[in-house]
Amino acid sequence: MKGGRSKAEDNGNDTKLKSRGAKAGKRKAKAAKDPNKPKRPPSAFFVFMEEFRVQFKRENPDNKSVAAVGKAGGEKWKSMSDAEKAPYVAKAESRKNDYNKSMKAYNKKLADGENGVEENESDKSKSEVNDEDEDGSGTAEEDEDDD
DNA sequence: GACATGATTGTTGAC
DNA sequence: GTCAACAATCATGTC
Repeated sequence: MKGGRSKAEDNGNDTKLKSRGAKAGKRKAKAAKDPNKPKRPPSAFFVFMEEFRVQFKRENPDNKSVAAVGKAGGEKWKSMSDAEKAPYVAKAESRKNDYNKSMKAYNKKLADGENGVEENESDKSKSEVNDEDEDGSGTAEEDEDDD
């Protein structure tokens, strides 16, 4: 469980703050650098958080702090059993498969771009990615399996 | 008006 | 193998 690192750094918030600060700071820079790069897939915890946030908001409509939601979500996540986490893990894996496909298309696009067909392929690749995205939604696993 | 920050865990990518 | 960065969220504060 590498996530424990976060806990270790909980004491040294500096590192985490730096990370987040860097993330926030790089957010734009990085986005400008690789706007087409697929975003990282949510982990099981984040998939869980998507639902937890909604529930948390309903139970705590006055709470406007995302930090509080994160804290509560983290505590609940730790209190959950593997069986309870299972559906979220499954969803996360599904997202991961999709991410892998997107990364393949992204890497391919990069290779094409280096070959000297950046602009043209850029648009084309987009279509490809889109096509894969739409088509791949249902056949993602099959495609992976097929491969 | 636009961007950074606050907390959480997991996963990925890089070294 | 280890560590840093990043993924979502959104009201609020700062510039």
